[in-house]
Amino acid sequence: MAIATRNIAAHAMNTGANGQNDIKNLQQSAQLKAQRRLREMILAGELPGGARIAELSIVEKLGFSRTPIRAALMRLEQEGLLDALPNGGYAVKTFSERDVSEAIELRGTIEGLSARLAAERGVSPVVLNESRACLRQIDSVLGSSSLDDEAFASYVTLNERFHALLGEMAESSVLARELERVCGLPFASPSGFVVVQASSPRARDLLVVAQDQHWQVLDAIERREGSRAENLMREHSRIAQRNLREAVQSHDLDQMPGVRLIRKRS
Amino acid sequence: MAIATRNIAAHAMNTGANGQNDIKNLQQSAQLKAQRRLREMILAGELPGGARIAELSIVEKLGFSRTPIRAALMRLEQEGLLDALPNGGYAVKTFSERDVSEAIELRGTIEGLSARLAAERGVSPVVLNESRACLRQIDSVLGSSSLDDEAFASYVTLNERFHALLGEMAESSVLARELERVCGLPFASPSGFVVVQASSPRARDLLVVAQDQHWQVLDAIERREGSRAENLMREHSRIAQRNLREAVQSHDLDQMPGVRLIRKRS
DNA sequence: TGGGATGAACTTACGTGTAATGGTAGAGCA
DNA sequence: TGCTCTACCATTACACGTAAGTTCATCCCA
Repeated sequence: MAIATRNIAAHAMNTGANGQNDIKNLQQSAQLKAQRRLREMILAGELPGGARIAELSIVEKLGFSRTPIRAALMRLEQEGLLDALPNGGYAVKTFSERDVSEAIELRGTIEGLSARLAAERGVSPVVLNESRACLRQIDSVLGSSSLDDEAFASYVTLNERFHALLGEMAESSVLARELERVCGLPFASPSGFVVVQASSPRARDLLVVAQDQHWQVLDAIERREGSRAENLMREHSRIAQRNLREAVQSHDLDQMPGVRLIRKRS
Repeated sequence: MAIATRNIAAHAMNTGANGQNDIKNLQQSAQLKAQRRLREMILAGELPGGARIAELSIVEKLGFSRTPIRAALMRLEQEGLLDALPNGGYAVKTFSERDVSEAIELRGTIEGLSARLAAERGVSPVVLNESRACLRQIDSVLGSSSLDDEAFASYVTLNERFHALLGEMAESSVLARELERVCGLPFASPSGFVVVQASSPRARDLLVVAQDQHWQVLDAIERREGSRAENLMREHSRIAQRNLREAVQSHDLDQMPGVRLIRKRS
């Protein structure tokens, strides 16, 4: 029927257009695919910050029908990337520099709480060993005196892994949930501003400092020094704050995903 | 620009009218009505913890059609009251005592961050005056040596108001958002366990202690003592922790909304 | 010329038909 | 008697028709 042919056409268009996507995404629901795609579009700046988003325009762009689009829009609103307008519909959210700063501070605070709980309760040797191994890998990445793009990419991956391990250490679904939520804002995630550093002359030095904090946090957790672990994680997040300020001053933001959403004033 | 002002207006409406008495909402969409009703049912224990929830059963119970029910279920999942099952459908979430404890600790931590930022940045005299007035009202409620149910109800209302004012002081939409989310879990909200105290012989004393912390936090914020304000808010939340432990030990939970969702072990 | 009212167009919220998927139960064979 | 395969049933995900509400533009009247 007409419905069937339209579906097939839409599906073919999507699989053809999303050539760069993961294979497993092909098996996932239309809702998740639409959500991912929309998030990509927002973070890439294809949908300008503040712009009103209509269901139908997204339906045309993505080729899914309105039901999964609606669901995806709702999830992205919960995620914090969209604002629900009073009369229905959504707008792409924009963030002030202060918002970003607060989001980073909040992440540091929750990570600090997580580290403190981990220290107070103790962490299984398995996770501790994994964490040590992860940090040793970062050490070796930082070993060479100057870093190329590949080294930065490795750092970002390993850094995210270490932060994920820290989140696991508290073995708390409540904290894990909130942490995931806070890191959903792209610039608030642990590696959010690492890419910005890449262009800085002191790039490697800042990473060395951050890595030292990694080791010290792990040490504090092993020694069951909860308060120290907490404060270290908070201070650790302030490296991202510094990078934020530096990036804003040098207007060097365009390399980062989602920075188009940061507005200049107020 | 029009979008921006509308967003501000919408946000002001949401945060300002934090009471339940928004006339517009009463007439509003089937989706919101279904969401409220479902939340009530879950917190009242009509839907047992862990039970699988099917769309169609809810459709029968509430009389709305499947679309708003679906949306309401999605929102409640984001809110943390439902778990999405892997093959579709939802289950009513259950919480261990440890989950509840962590949620309270998290709330105290974010409130602490909010108080610290308020202290560091300074707070407008208007909000400070409102806060002082609120605390004076609590003082007068606690004035009589023994408290009846009505006094407890007043305390709960005023306590929530003061905590809301504290949240406003940081003037941070990011923190306000997260705070609202964390307090969505009923037992994690500032007044969550106050009702439990009502049956305790030391009921009034605990409230007096809590109220002293209120005043001290406000004092710290006025004096721009950020660290003190932060630590006070954290400690303040631990009164709820104490009440939680006491309530669990005395099996005195049934008066509280949502306690049916707390499972006994693991 | 300006303001108000009316109509048209657009957009979302709701309702429901339909197909696909996962689970379960029953039957048959080893 | 136990295990496996198949078929059916329950339930969700998706598609789209429909209606109601909102906004914008245009026209008319003062």
